[in-house]
Amino acid sequence: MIEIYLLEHLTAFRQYGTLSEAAKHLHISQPALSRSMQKLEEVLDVKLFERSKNRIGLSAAGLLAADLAGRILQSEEEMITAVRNYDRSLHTISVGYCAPGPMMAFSPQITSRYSGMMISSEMDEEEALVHGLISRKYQMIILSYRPQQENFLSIPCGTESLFLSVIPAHPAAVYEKTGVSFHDMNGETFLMAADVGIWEKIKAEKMPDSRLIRQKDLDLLKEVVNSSSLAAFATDISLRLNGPDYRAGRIMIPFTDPEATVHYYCVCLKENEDRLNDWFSFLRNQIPQ
Amino acid sequence: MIEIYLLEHLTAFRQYGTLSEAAKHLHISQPALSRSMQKLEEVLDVKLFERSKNRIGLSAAGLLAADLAGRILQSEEEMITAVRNYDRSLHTISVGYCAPGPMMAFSPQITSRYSGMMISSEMDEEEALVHGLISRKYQMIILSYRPQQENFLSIPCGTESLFLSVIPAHPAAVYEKTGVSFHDMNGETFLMAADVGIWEKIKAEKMPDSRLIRQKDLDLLKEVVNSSSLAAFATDISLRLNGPDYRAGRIMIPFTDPEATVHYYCVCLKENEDRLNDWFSFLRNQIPQ
DNA sequence: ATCACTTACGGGTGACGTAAAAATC
DNA sequence: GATTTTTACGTCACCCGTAAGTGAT
Repeated sequence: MIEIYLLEHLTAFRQYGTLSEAAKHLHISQPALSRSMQKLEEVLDVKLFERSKNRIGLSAAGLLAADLAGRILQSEEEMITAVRNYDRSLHTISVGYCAPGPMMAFSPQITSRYSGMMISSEMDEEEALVHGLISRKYQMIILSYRPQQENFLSIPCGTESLFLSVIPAHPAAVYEKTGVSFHDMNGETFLMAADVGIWEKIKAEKMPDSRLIRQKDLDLLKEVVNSSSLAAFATDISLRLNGPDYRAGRIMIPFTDPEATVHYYCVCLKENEDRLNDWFSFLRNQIPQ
Repeated sequence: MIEIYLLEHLTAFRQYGTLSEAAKHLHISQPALSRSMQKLEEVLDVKLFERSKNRIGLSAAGLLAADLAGRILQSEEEMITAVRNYDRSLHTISVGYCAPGPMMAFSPQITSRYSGMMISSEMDEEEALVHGLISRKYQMIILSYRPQQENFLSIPCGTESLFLSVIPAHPAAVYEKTGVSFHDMNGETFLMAADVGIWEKIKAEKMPDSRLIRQKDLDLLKEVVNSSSLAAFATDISLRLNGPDYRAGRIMIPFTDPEATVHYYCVCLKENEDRLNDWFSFLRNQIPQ
């Protein structure tokens, strides 16, 4: 059998054209590479190179060999990542979220429910979440719609509603306490978090003229909001999670548009149904359909 | 990267179940194999084995790894044979024949025409010849019919006609000098060569009741024929190649059935047309269409 | 006691780097 | 003279086998 390092040397030589150049990139000496090529020819018992005194190049057979070697190397890389990913998937549950609200709400609960496991949480675009679920990057994803794929299992897992958060002196707090529309507030300047997932699109569509002042650090955002007269956002989830003093001194006014309430769905592959059954039945009890 | 020998050790362990047994078949010591498995785990950084003090078995991840390793090893084997075969095909021309006549006639001519090359000649069933041409086992084949494949190039390369060879006292020599039919001779006992390729079928179909006495060694056959009163076969090709004294003292009577004359076609893949052009144009001149 | 695996230790193969030579540009 | 390849030589890594130890049947 031919050892892998010889195949690596061969493909590097094909890639870089000369032994010297290839040796540099392989971090070995040039004579070492020369010997590798000789050994390869010896083991295969095939002339892989056209040699002149000062020059070496691949023969037709060598070109074929380098080609096939490349494929084998790729198979090996794939094997390594496949085994690592598989092993990881046995010990960790990767959850992809489309918005920060459910991530903050669910991730501690999932963590405590699967105490032996590593739980990793991540936010991404919904399209990427679906692909990630299929490619087993995620074992579970939270979407703002119910996907239709045959091999997906999905159940509703709650809603999140958006509120306007303003100081009592703000016109909206004075005149429209029962509700505002996105149209009303379009053009207003908002303080808001940097990473809001699915809400991003809603802002862009419904309040295209608003200026948004971003703050990544949520604790810092809270301070800035409390010491400012600018408008901000809140949701029922963020209010519930952060306790009553979260936006003390501010008035919360619900947005009245239907888009201001998002319905979330928890989705996994049917093949993982057993592993995640604990969590799904918890959701089923928590949020009756 | 993971060296091949580690993958071989892993697959051997899966195959034989215990380290001791696998080590035997690998012709290495059992501790060496134990270390290989440890190294594999270390490099992959994945628990591949379930270990008790006295027992070792593959984990789920290990099973996956062994599976993928097996595929990689197979790819490598395929690479080695592919490169060797390709190299061989650059230096040798393998010709497959459906009958001994054209083989004896052509193979010396091909050999002298491609002096630098190794020429290998072989007889086989026509179906096998076609498959062998496609799989590049043969670069050229001689068939008794013109194949219709798109990527084949074929030209007529002569005919071969069967003769009855009998002593002058034989009834056929006395009464039917101008020609005999297979039907006439069905039931006759013949001396003949062991390996006659395409002629085999014709005998089986047209003279099913004849007894055939086989002789592999052709020189010996010639002697036996010349000292016997039994009927034998000859063809125009064998007569031409062996010279006038070949069947001295015997009468040659042509078979009159149409099946007694075979039309041969020389066939190659179109992709090899250039390499074989010399030979094909020789045939075109020799045997005008 | 035997079997199966791991750890410990010493040895030899071979892959590597450095140095030098030959050839080409 | 600079670049590229090959050969020569010494070194070191590492893979192996033997031997010894541990635990299970």
